Amino acid sequence: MSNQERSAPERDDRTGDCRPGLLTAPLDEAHAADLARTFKALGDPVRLRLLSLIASRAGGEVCVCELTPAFTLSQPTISHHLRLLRQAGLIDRERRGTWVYYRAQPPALDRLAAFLTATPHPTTTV
Amino acid sequence: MSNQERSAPERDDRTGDCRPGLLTAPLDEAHAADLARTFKALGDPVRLRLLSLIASRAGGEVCVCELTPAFTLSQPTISHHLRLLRQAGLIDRERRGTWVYYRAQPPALDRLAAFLTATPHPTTTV
DNA sequence: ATCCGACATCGACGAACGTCAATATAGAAG
DNA sequence: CTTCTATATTGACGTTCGTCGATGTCGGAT
Repeated sequence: MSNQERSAPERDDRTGDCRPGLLTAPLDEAHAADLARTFKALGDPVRLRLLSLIASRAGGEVCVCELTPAFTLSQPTISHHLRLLRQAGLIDRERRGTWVYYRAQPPALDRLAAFLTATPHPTTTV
Repeated sequence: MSNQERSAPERDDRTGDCRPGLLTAPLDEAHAADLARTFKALGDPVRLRLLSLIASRAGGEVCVCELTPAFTLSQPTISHHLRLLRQAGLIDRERRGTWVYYRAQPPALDRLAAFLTATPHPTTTV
């Protein structure tokens, strides 16, 4: 006795596979794991504030010596969060003398935004 | 013991506060906490696949009875992930008879995409 | 009424996470 | 060389997360 005797709802579709869509196609496991790693990096208020501090900077780069005192957290903790953001490809760093400067990585942000950008079929069932 | 004797780098800016920008302004603690909760909901491969399965559906809604068998996870686990997505405001549900249908919440996705959309100052320092 | 199936909630467990103090590394200055 | 400062790494701790099996709830059918 198949457990779907009550006429389960329909099933169809399987749209193209052109990459960016959250709403374009069902998203296979590999891409899901990759994207999840990036979104997880954004899933912490401290990292979001760090990223916004860096990305909103007109000059494009911010010294760690400016980021650390902006929080009530310890210096190793800030360093840890910066590493996670960097491993997610969201920021990049450059050492200059004694100081280290972080800068945002716009392509990565754009990729995420494009992935979330919605409604390829605004024709809501018509 | 002023720990900045070596003439630390400059500091300026403090752009407007018009809401959406990751790159517009530094993002205060309250908004950071709120956004972090949403991004955390996206920071899991299972939830990303669930969301894409729901959002990419032409009809707009998907029955749980279709989502659960798409994974090797137990039914309670899928239910748990759906709840987190719903609490993040990313999806909504509707009961119809014995079955429950989930549907994407495009405004929430658009808000996130707008937040990430980059480069208000594409003048990359040359 | 009773029974069955779809979905949600509960409790428990190991794994991953955020945080810290302590320590290490790298570069500048004396 | 040594010393000092800026940043990173390590190791440990409590908390949160993802998962499961067991159980609860709701609705339809009999």
